[in-house]
Amino acid sequence: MNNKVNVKEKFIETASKLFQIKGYNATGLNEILAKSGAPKGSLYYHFPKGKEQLALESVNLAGQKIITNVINALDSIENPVEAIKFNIENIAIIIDNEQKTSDISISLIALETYLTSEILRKACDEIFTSLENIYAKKLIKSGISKDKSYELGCVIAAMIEGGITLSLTKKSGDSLRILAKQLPNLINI
Amino acid sequence: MNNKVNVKEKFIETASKLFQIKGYNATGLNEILAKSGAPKGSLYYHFPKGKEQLALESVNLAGQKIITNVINALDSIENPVEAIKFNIENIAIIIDNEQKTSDISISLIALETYLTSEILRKACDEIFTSLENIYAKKLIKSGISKDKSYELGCVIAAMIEGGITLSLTKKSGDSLRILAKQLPNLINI
DNA sequence: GTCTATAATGAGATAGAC
DNA sequence: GTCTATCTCATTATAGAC
Repeated sequence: MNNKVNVKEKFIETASKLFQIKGYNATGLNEILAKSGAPKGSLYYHFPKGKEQLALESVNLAGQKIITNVINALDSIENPVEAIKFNIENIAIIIDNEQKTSDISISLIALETYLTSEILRKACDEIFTSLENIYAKKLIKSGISKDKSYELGCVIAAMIEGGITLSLTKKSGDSLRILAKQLPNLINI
Repeated sequence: MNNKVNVKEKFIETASKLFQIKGYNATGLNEILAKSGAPKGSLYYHFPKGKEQLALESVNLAGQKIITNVINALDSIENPVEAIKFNIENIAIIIDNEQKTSDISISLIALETYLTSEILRKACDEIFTSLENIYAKKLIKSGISKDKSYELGCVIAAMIEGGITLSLTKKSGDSLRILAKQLPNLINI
């Protein structure tokens, strides 16, 4: 049964990467099975409700990793502007090096599923809200008012998601670097 | 042949809506054909290269409409901050009323295709760049330096694309309204 | 030139052997 | 409990009648 857990985790990790990079609709179960090295029956044993259930657990795993990365970046620098700049510049480097995104953004899955799967929409909604709150709390610590911090948290989350979209489309982290450069104008401490 | 043009335009208009709302991968040619009221042979007569060619013309049509909407909004108010706020608030209202996006954003198509179709990636890249330049030129008119205006154009485009993603996922235009409210902090004239 | 019929492939899902 | 074989359906694309 130790193996059972590992098989299920392997499914989720493989699916999480593929869903983020290629998208929900472009990723077939066959591809996930091939990369996991397991047969189809095994997948439906672990995920009786099929693709949507696998996607839900995949999105949640991706969300955990993204949130952890952001928290680590923000915790490494005390000044919130410098900390968020550091976080954005890290993402820019990843996009320049890899030209695709895993554990960076769930925008693609969110946009693909918000109309067709209420379960997945809610999962993405919660992750976006968590990210906004993480940025907000960093700002509150530095003395910015609670109300303004939560509004800026939303703006920062939107900027970063949009910046990732632009950078991926342009195949260059420069769009994100411009965001980072202009961040001090937005947050006047 | 007048009819011929109309049939082709009808294909592009129908496909453009569906690709934007449901995404490239989730939209089948059969659905486009059904909503266009034309047979399959007709589609491949007008678009010999199939789905990708239809998508390219659909993305370009969507881009034209999005750009026209932004230009009209920006032209209606002289102050650039108020003009861009007006544009963002318009999009928020549309999302609240329709819960889906047509002629508002190409983020979904961009994220779906940047890895799989160089043709579609470039088309999306050009539209994003056009939007950035439109915002930049509005700022230049108000006396902001050229360099800073182009950087802010990029930031505004990213913010809006990300804000649309958040608002659609949350089923509420409020995320976009928060962006609009915080915009004056970013652009200090 | 327009459209019907069909090919060829791959998808998600399931039944049932062991 | 695990896996193989298969089912059903939808997809893109094409061949060929008219």
